[in-house]
Amino acid sequence: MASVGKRLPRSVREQQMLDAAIREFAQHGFHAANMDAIAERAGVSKPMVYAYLGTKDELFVACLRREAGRLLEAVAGVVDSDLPPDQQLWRGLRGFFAYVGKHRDGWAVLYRQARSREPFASELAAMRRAMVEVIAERLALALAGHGRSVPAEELESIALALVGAGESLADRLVDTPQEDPERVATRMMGAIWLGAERQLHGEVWRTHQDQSA
Amino acid sequence: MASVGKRLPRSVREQQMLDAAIREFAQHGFHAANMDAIAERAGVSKPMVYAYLGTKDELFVACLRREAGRLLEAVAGVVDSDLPPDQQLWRGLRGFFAYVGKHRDGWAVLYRQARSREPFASELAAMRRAMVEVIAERLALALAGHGRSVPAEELESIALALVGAGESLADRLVDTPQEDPERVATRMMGAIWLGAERQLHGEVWRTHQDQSA
DNA sequence: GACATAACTTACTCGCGCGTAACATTACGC
DNA sequence: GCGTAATGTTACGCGCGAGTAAGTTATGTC
Repeated sequence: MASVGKRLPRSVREQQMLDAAIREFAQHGFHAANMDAIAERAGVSKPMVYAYLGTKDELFVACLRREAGRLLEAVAGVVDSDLPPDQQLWRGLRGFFAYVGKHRDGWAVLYRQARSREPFASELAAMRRAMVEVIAERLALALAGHGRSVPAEELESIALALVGAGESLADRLVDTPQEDPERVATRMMGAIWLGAERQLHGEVWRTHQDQSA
Repeated sequence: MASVGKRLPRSVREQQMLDAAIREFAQHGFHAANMDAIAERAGVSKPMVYAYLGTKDELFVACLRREAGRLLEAVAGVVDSDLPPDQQLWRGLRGFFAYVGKHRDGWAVLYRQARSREPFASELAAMRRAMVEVIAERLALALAGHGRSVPAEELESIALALVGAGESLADRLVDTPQEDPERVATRMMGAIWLGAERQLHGEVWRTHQDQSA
């Protein structure tokens, strides 16, 4: 890893520690992740980790904050509110998959680990809710442009489904390095956006074609 | 919980233990879950749990197996392969949300816990892959009925997105007891199926409307 | 009503791994 | 170059909770 014996300023060591921690958390999960192993990965001894980033929980939170920040940047940083809503969605989606492609371990921790460990789970859940809200708003805007409107509740369900679909595809992306994030984004926009748009314009899929129950 | 002092046959105690374990795992996560607490919930002392269901890991696996079995039953048990593909999807989806609605803790464990703990994660991932395959097949069938065909790779992406959307909606369902599983299923079919169908019939969402890079 | 066996408990061991106290060394300001 | 603060290490305490050994009471059976 880092060449031995070299002394480094705190700011860069902290980043190395976060890198190391995220790898470890991603590979073994929070519980099985070993503080000694994290220290070793960072090319440093354990007490340094505690000195700089605190306990295991605090370290985990630090990882989450950094990755959540990067994700937010990747998504919100590329969206221009002057664009038409579907283009905003497209930009956000592309930014999202780009982040996942570049920081696979980070995404794995956010998605696979953080959801199961309180109190981080609530923090992440809040972020997710915010994302759903933003998407629902864009959908509403897209609708308004066509002179239609749809119950907010339904918009949120669609937005939530979009988010879930994105996470699912992101999850595959993590395990398949050869996959191109751009292509995934395009596929998703094709598969999902068309459906949302269609429903938003008033088409319904009719349950009662089903004969029974 | 269970009235004190009563002795019960192994088969029923085991079910109580699994119920208890699933509640505990769902509430605290695998790591924070306490074997003594599980035993107490089941109205029994810890060595009984070890005698009947083995170590913590084995207990967890037992939980997963039971819930995965129930889920499979709820989904595959209601699908009739003589029905048209979209109806098969609809039945499966309804069964899925019905399971989640009835066994919220079970779903929480499957979805939020199992994904982060090897080696269970791989087992669940395999099950998920199988589900994606089945859905992709139905999509292909639906297509064939309209005389079209689409690359298998693309079909799988759509199926994967469907699964992710379902999981996401299921996850909300877990936290909102007033929500009706049937309604969630209908919404999802509306929001997603229409889009998949549309793409399957050859429509594409055009990336190059985007002006910049 | 004995006796076998399944159901159940109390009361421990013990190791893993988080977290820290105490100490060492290098860089840098002045 | 010398003090001092930041970077770094070794070696250990210690609690928590998984897992168990040994013993106890109910229950069904002939």
